[in-house]
Amino acid sequence: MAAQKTKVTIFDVAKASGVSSSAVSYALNGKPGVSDTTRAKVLQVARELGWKPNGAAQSLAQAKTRRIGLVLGYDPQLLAVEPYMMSLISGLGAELEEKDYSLLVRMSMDSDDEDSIIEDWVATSNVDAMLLLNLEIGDPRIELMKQNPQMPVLAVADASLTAGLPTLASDDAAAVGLAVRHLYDLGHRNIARVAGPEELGHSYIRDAAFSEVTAELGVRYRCLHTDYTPAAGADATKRLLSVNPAPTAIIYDNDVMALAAEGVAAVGGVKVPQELSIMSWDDSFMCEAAHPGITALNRDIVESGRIAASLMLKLIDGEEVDVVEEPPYELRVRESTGPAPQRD
Amino acid sequence: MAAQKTKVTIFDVAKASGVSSSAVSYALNGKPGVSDTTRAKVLQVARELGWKPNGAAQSLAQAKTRRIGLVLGYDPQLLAVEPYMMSLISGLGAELEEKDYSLLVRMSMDSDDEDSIIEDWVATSNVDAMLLLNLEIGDPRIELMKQNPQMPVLAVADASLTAGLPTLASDDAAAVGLAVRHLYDLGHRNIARVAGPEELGHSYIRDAAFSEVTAELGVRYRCLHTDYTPAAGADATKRLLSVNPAPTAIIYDNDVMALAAEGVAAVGGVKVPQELSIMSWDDSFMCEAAHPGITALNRDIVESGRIAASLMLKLIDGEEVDVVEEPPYELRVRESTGPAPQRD
DNA sequence: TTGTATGCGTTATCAT
DNA sequence: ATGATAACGCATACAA
Repeated sequence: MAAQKTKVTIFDVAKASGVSSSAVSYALNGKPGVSDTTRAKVLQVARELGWKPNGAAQSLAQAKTRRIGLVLGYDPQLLAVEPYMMSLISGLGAELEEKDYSLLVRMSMDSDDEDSIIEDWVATSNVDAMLLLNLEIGDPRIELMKQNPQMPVLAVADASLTAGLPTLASDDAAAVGLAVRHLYDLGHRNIARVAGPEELGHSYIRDAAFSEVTAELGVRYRCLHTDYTPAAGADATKRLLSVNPAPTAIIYDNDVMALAAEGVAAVGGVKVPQELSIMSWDDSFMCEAAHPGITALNRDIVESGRIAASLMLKLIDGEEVDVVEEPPYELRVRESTGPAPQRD
Repeated sequence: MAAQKTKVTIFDVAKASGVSSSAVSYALNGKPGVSDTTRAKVLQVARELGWKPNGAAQSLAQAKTRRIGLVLGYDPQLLAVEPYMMSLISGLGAELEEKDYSLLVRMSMDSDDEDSIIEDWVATSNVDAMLLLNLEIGDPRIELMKQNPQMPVLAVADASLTAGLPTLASDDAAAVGLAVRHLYDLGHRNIARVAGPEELGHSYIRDAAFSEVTAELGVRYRCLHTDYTPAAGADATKRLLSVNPAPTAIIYDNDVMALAAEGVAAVGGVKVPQELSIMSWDDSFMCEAAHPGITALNRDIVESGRIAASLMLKLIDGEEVDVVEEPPYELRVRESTGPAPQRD
C-alpha cells in the first residue's frame, strides 16, 4: 500500500523478511527450494514493500524481454485510413496481454531505416521475437532474419513471399476467386480493379490471381494502380468509366477508394448498382455506413492479430511453426453490387 | 559483416582490440578518456565483430529504457474506425524514432486492468515515461501518477481534466465555437449533436461548450449520446429528424456517423445540404471521399503526436512541462453544409 | 591515456 | 531448506 519513493530491491525484501535474497527470488517465482512458511512471509513482505522485479535486471538475467517487435513504415495517411493496422495491433495486443507480453513499436522513415532497426533489435536483444508485415517481392528483411536464426520471426504475408520463414498466410487468391465469382454470377463480363501500390507483395499476388481467374472465366479485366488515396481512386474511376466498353463492375483495393467511387458515380449520374457495381477489398465500418452500402471482402483482422501473437509466443518457446492460414475472407454482399446492365 | 552466432560482448571487443573494457565503453559512447588511435581501433573491431550494446544491460546500468509507454483500451472497433489513434501513434513514432526511442504498447481489457499495467510499468521501470489518453472525469490514473512522481507522465486531454499534470491540451471549446459559428452564419437556429459515449472526458467538455455557445447565440440545441458506431449514428439521425421542429443541422462526433447520416438522409429523401446540413467533428479521408463531401473540424493529429513525444522527452530530461496547446482545429468546409432551409 | 574494480537488480549455482 | 556467490553485459569512479 505504501508507495515507496526509493527503489526497493530484492535485498530490501530479504532483509525485512529475515532471509537471504535467493530465498526471496525462489519464493516470488514460485520455485521449490524454500519452505512454505518462509515463502508466505516473503510474499507478504514483498507486497507490503510494494516490490516488483526490475525489468532490466530480469531481462539481463534471463535473456528474455517479454517484448515483441513491430516496425511500421511511416505513412500516416495510409496507416490511419486503413483500419488494418490498428485492427491487427488490437488482436496482437489482446493476446500478448494475456501472456504478460508487450508490443515494442518503432516507426521507420524508409526501408533502409527499417532494416537497420531490425538489425539493431536483433543485435541488442531488444525483443524476443519480431513480426514482419507488408513484405515486398524479394524483401531484404527475409535474408536478414535468416542470418539471425536465434531471433524468432513471423511473417504475415502470402507464403510465396516468405521463403520458408514461419508465416501467417492469407489466401488472397481465394478471395479473388470469391469476388470475381460473385460478379460473374451477376452477369458481369467486363470488370476492372483499382489497386494499391504495385511494389507491395499483396498487390502482386492479387494481380496474378485476378488475371488468372478472369482469364479462366473469359471475363475482360483491367487494372489500375494507385497510391490508395480517395483522390487517386476517384481519378482511376473516371478513367475507367470513360473507356469503351467501360467495365460494369470495379473492385477497389481499399474502402476509401470505393467510397470515393460512389461519389464519382453519383456526380456523373451513373447509378450504383444498376449501371455500375462497386466492391471493396477490405471491409470496415465505412462500407456499412456508405450509401449504398459497399459489398466487400471481409476478414477478421483482429483474430489474425491474435493468431500472429500466439504463433510468436510458440516460436519463443522453441516450437516449430511453418505456414498457418489466416481466417478466410468472406463476402459481405451489400447494395453496391447488382446484376450487370444489358449492353448492345 | 560476419554475423556472429554467439553473443559478442564488450569484453570480446576489448580482447580483440588489445585494450580494456572501459576503453571500449568510452570509445563506443564517444566519451573522452581514450586516445584517438585506440578509439579508431576499437570502433573498427566492434564493427568487424558486429558488436552492439545489449539493451537490458544498458538499461540496468543507466536506469534508462529508451521506451515510452502507451496503454490502449481494448476496443478494436473504436480503435480501427477512428483514424485518431493510428495518426497519433504515427506522430509519436516519427518523433521518437529520431531520438532512438521506442513505443511500448499494451492493450488493457478494462480500466482496472489499465491501472495495474501502469502500476506495473512504474514499479518495474519498464518505460522512461508514460502517455495518458482518453481521460475520464476524476480518472484514477491521475492520482496514480501523482503518487509516483519519479515517472514522467504526459496527459493528452483538456487541461481541466489533468489536475496539474503535464498536459498536451486541445481546445475543444474553441472548436465548438468554430462549428456553431459556421452553422449560425449559414442561418441555422436549431442544431443537434450526435456525440460519443458520455463517460469520455472530451464528450463532457464538448457538451458543456455546446450548451454554452448555443445559449449565447440563442440557438436551439439538443444532444444524443451513442457508442460511435454508424448504426447508432444512423439511428440517432432518424430520431432527430422525426421530432418537430427537426434540427436543420447536425454535428457528429466522428466521421463514420456523419457518413451514415448522409445515407439516412439519402434514403429518406432529405437533401444534403439543402434540407439538412451535416458536420463531422474529426476529419479524415472519409469526409473527403464521401458524397457530398463532409464539412469537418480538422486538426493535425500526427503533429500532436510529435509534440507529445517531444514533451515526454523533455520530461525525461528533467525539464518542466506545464500545459501546452495542441495545434488548433480548423474548419474544412465541404458540400455537406449550406444555408439553413427557410421554415415558417 | 589506460586498466581495475564495483554497481545496477535479478536469477541461478553451489556449498552448507 | 537456506545463504553466500557468481553470472548477465554495460557504465563509470577510481587507481595506476
